Amino acid sequence: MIKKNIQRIIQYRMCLLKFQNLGFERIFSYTLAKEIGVSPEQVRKDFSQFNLRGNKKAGYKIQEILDKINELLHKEDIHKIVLAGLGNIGRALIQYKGFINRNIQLVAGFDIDPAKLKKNCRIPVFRPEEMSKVIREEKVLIGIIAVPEQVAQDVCNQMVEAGIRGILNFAPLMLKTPADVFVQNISVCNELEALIYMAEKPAGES
Amino acid sequence: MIKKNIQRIIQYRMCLLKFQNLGFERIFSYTLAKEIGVSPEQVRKDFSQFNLRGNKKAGYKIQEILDKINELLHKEDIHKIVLAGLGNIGRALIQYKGFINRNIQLVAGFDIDPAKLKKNCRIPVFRPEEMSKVIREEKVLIGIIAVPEQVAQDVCNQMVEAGIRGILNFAPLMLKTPADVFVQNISVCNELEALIYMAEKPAGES
DNA sequence: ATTTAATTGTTAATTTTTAAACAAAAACGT
DNA sequence: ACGTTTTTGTTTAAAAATTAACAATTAAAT
Repeated sequence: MIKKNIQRIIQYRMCLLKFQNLGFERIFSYTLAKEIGVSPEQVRKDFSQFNLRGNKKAGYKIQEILDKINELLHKEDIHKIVLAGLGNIGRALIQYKGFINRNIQLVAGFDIDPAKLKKNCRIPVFRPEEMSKVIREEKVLIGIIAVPEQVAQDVCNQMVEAGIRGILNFAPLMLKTPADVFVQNISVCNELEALIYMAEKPAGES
Repeated sequence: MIKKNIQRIIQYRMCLLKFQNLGFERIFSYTLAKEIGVSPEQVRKDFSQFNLRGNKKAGYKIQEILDKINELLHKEDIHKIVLAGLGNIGRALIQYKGFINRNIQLVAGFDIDPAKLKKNCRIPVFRPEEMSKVIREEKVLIGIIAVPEQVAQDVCNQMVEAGIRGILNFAPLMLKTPADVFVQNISVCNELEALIYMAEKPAGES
């Protein structure tokens, strides 16, 4: 899977922007590596894999690498997403203003509770029955699932049926999808439990 | 790093609970593996590493494995956490009711905006100046950072100084911490961008 | 212009992770 | 009771990911 590398590329992008804002035009693999917490060789390898090239002795031109990363990630396009579930997480996401800077457009939310339908005016919220139609009409490829566990698989099935190809899942279960639909799980509790385990372990233990 | 294995153990735990609720008392590595999306050998290896043992031909006793996992994760204790930042994400977290089922106790939130201080009564919200004191007095080991990027490193430093050993970071930057402080980053945008990349790639491409 | 120093990019080696293989053991049927 | 079958647990092998090494090149210094 190429996913791990792409995730690092996305991180490099973040750091490159940071250094660009600090006034730098060039950067070395070593600098980037230290910032992200990987080895310089890793940076060069990742860059090499995606044909992001620098100059010997002069490092990488930040703007040039950023341009190529943006091209790689199709950042010339707007990428539409939908959101199912307007509970605590869903509301946080629908109010989040950072998507558009990344050319991600949240086109619609869906919730079974009619009270949620009008609450947030910036992004329209529909009833679940409308989901397939909206996904199809807007040609949305990515969906966020922030509904209760009990209905998550149902919602997932509907999304896949309607043409969704990637799902960001906040529900605490493993969704079953066809092999060509990618699922990324986010579980705050799981992450916290793993952190707790690491943090409580005596130092130096493998 | 043992972290990947622990994260899988936490996932196994979720599935074991599911099957227990469905009325099963025993489970095979194959079943668990299919559910999580790994190989049966991976399950057996993970279990073996943490001394989670089954019976030949009869599989694993769900309750027994759950008990041992809970012991491994110190689930007999309540684990205290704090939360810095009550923006969109912070509010979602402070209202989240699922922590306590996992023996995680959010003991306090912190925000610079006085308007946030009274808003949620269930969990007390303090001004940032109080953070070190609360962390020390309550002996909190885990912190969540949900503050704007500009102040995230500051907040992180204060947390580390006060004794925090693990940080769940929602701010879009790489925090700098001592080697014995573990950081787990969650970035919805990054995850979405990676999903978009995967989903838009022509099928079958490596 | 020449040399030196420094950094990339690629190849090779190492480490880590995952999968396969198979012996050992235990439940079940006969 | 005995053999058969099934599943674990461990060992061995394979694959993947990371790190190291080093030649090639280029910017800067002399």
